[in-house]
Amino acid sequence: MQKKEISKAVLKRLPGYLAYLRSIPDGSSPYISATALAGALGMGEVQVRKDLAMVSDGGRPKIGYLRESLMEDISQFLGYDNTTDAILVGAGKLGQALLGYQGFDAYGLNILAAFDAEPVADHTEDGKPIYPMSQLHSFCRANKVLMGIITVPAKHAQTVCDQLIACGIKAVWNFAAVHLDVPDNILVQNENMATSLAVLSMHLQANMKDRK
Amino acid sequence: MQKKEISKAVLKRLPGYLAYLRSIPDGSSPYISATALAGALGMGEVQVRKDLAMVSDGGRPKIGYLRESLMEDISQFLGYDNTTDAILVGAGKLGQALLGYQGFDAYGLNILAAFDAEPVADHTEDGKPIYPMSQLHSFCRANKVLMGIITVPAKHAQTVCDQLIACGIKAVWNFAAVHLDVPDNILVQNENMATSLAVLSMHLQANMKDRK
DNA sequence: TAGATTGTTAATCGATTAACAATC
DNA sequence: TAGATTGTTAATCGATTAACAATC
Repeated sequence: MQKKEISKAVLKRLPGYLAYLRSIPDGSSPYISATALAGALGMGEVQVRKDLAMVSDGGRPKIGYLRESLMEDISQFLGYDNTTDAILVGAGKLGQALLGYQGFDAYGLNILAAFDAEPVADHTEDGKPIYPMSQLHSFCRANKVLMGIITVPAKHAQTVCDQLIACGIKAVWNFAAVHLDVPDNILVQNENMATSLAVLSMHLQANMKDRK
Repeated sequence: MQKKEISKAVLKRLPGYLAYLRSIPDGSSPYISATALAGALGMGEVQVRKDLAMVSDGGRPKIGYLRESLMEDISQFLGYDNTTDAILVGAGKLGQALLGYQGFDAYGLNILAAFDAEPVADHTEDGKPIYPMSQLHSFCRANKVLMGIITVPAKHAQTVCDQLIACGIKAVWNFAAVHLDVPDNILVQNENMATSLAVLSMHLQANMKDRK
């Protein structure tokens, strides 16, 4: 396994491979080829092979990769093995949906608690605690939280982001549709619905035109 | 305005410009320069200028672009002006959160109704109807729905997707973490949380290493 | 052995950035 | 006029794809 610099493009494809590998039934062959993977995911096989070369220590010609170890390699590479603790700010609808989503376990993400300017309850129906903002700092420090999830309205996002950074957070998952200004060492990952919608509606527009 | 082929890369940046332009208070100057936009969004100014050239019919040297018409150009280009009707399948937590999200109006998206294999209620708290799957086909046909949003568990996503296509849907917004197989003329846009998480946890891992 | 598959090296493609001329 | 800004043309960069040698 070459621990080269990995490009973001590759990084973003890795979860897809892992999800597919995980979905293969237990009884199947313990090996899988890049060809098969590429076919299943509608990708080029050379690309798959190159991507896998970044994280795995190689497949065997004519046979392929050992599925088990490939899954292990990818999930280790992505850091899914050691869970990351996160907190979420903004316990509105979207926030609650994320809090209640069980699937994050599989990605090594553990949302410890939510914070809200005006908590309507002291915990979600799933039993996750909801604290007032005043407790944000002490909680993050006490639990050494490094990731923050922002699900507040756009106009409060920057303020919340600044607070998170002041609490020692290094990575921000931003669901608000605004650009966040942060220092260099902090990563903001935007989950931008508007971006997806743009791609979708462009496709529909083109589609309509074809049929006119 | 050059109606050239627009690349996906550009397309994905346009909503960001629009959101920022919309956030500028009414009292401000009616003009904005690419330089200012780039500064606010932390981007290169040449890139911004090139992107804007794709949708706008030009700014004026020394002055910049007329804010109003720039916003109009972008939103028209993205098809935000004529609203798109969509339906959503899977009225679980995430589905309900999307159903209740008011902000889609600003992007020209109108979710008409939700469908679920086992509806727990006949409408959401916001008053959007929830129908059983049996009514999917007639509803989509009757309302000429072209976009479908999938928020069902991964293992049912492909089946649902096939059903949507059979109902005449041309664009699928997929929140399930699986690859969907579709014919060529159908667009699938994956809203992939796993992808974002990969980028985030990679950053944290690198961060931890630096401090060890 | 023959053929499927891997991994690497080179070629292509596309997108970003730099340089510069044009304009108000 | 001088300078800020636009828009375009050329150069660079990075990622994808193609070609091919290596391997079991």
